[in-house]
Amino acid sequence: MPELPEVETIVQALRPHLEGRRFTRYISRWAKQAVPSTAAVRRGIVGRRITRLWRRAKFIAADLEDSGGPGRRSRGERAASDQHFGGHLLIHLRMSGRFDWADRPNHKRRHIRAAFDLDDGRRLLFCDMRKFAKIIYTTELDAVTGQLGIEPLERQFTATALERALYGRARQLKPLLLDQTVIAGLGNIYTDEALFQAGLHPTACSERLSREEIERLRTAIRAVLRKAIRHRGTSFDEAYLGGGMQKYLDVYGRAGLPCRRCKTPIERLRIAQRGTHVCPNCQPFDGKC
DNA sequence: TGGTATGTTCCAAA
DNA sequence: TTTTGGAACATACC
Repeated sequence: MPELPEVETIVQALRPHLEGRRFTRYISRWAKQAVPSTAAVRRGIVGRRITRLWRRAKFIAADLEDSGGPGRRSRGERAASDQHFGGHLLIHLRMSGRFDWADRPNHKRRHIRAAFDLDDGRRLLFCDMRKFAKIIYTTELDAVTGQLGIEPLERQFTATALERALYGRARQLKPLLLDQTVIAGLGNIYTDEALFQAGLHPTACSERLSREEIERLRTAIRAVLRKAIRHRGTSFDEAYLGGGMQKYLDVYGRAGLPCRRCKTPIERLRIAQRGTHVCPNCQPFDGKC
């Protein structure tokens, strides 16, 4: 389901309810989602206070305070470590992970895979129809997020940074943009949207872009993500609701419909095993790798 | 029944 | 070596 804008929206919504709270219980109904194990996640988070809730790529991250809890360390160990010795809870929603409050009336709630109880008496449910999501506890943040590429909304994402990502390798644009070790947070929808807005074909070769095309692509990526966040993401089925960006998508899900810019019917292709949407007129195909 | 789905990973093939 | 294709993970819907 969720790409960067949806994850950002979820983090913003959860933050006021989670920061400062302490986990009092962790219940798991699906063992394989926990990394490295259900017991390790429970040991890592129960009794610990959340000091910060944030996002890295498509991960929801909770920094945990080093105090109380069964995993308490000695002063010497603490001094030798980073400032988050309480570790980090990282959640990746993959295709269908989502959160729901247990006290929110919803009689059709299904696919509950875990529950997080908090010290204010509330229970945060984690639902995941397809069981692809991951709930990770780690004291080494870098072991999980270290391979991720640049955050496209951060300052460092300059035209020069994008040029470095595109050059020196001959890859099709779409698979390259989906590669989380290059740019972190783009998924299938916003990659298609950004390529349309930049007027670039998804199979265009990365190292053959001009500086002007790179600048256009960078601008398009940022504009698409910012607009999606402004609209609280794209709503689909029950996997993610509450956003309004679906009304503003130019190509994704619009196969056969007229391009909003030139009226040419939008085409649906298969690229890197992903449904891919293009306007054949606005995104001319000009040579592959 | 078969095809499809907002994601990631692993392996084989090119 | 690098890049791409296919399958796998698991479930629901059309």
